[in-house]
Amino acid sequence: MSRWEPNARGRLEQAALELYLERGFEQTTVAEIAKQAGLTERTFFRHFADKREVLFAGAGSLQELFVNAVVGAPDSMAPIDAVAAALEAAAAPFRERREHARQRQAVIAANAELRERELIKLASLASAIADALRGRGVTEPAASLAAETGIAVFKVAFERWINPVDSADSINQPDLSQLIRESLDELKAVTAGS
Amino acid sequence: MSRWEPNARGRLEQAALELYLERGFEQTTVAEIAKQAGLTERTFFRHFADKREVLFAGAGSLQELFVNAVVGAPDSMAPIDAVAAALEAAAAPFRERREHARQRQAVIAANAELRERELIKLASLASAIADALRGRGVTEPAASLAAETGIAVFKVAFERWINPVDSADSINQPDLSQLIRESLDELKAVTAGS
DNA sequence: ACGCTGATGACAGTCACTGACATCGGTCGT
DNA sequence: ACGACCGATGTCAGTGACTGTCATCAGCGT
Repeated sequence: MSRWEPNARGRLEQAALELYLERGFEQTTVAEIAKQAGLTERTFFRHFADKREVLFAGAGSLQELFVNAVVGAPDSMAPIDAVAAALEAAAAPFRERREHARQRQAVIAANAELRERELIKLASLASAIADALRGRGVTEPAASLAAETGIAVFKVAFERWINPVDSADSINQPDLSQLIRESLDELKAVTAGS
Repeated sequence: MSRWEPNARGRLEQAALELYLERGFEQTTVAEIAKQAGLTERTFFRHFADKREVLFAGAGSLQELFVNAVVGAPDSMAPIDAVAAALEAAAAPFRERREHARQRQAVIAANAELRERELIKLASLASAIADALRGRGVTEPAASLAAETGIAVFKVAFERWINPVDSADSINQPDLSQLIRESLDELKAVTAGS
């Protein structure tokens, strides 16, 4: 029998999400999260750099997924299509966790500081994708533009997945991959309009 | 003669930029900024919501410029071109303040929290542009995608304006409007590649 | 002259976050 | 089996961002 309950980090993540949902982000103190997880405030900060980061712990593995998918795309693929392939690859792990994603997004949407953190995570993602594209021989500024564009598409598709407008989609869970394809097609139509 | 020196807000902005440049953002306390401006910490927080906001005071008027330019664009213009016109309109006021813009960007680039704040300002800009586009009858998600795309173009062009790679541009100040047009053309080339 | 207003100061308080040191099961080398 | 060491956690004191509240006082209108 070990000295402490296992998975301290996971307990902190769960406690934080619950409390942020119940009381809101600002009305929750780190001490409360730690107490609910059976730990101390100091330990919270050993696992997470700040009060916001506890909601973004999975961002690292998501970024890996994206980058690997870009790197692994066939050389013949145009940059924007390599990015599109990466977006669809990254969509897969969300499929099982729509409810969790929805709760998390609700918390983030309700607080400006959390939206800031989400934006910088997405920017970091875009930067990593641009790096991967440059690794494929794509030059600047095409690499950055394709990456940023891809993230914009992902944001739009994700938002439609979480919070569907279409009445059919709001009954049956829409398919994130398909929404990504649709959004990318919309984007191509928009930018072609000159 | 009035009771206090005039332009307290401006003095705080200038003191903050100077100190952030000298010592870095984190190493500067609000009390120090206030003291250098001849005011107290409490007064700083009456003018700016937080320590970061003092660098982003001008964002509001920039957003006005953008939105007015989108609203004022000829009805016949395609969404992406209306956005492009707005970007060029917004470029004008920067022309006179490249050195100031450069210092400000140097401070922001050096600190993650400031980058977060910049990103949310840009996102707010994108959201306002999307609103303006919807006011022109553009439907979703085309409005959001055109707006986000426009911001991506602006970011890339601004970065190239502040920190030119091209040797000719690094001698003569490049023209921000022209960089915007070039970047938009690059984007169109990228997204057309399918 | 009088009272009101608006910008500022003074001050105490909360909370996010950090550094330093203590604690103590588990593990490893012998 | 024993002792040295390690790593996750606890304890505690401190800094600094930010807030609520009340006081101050020049200027302004009446």
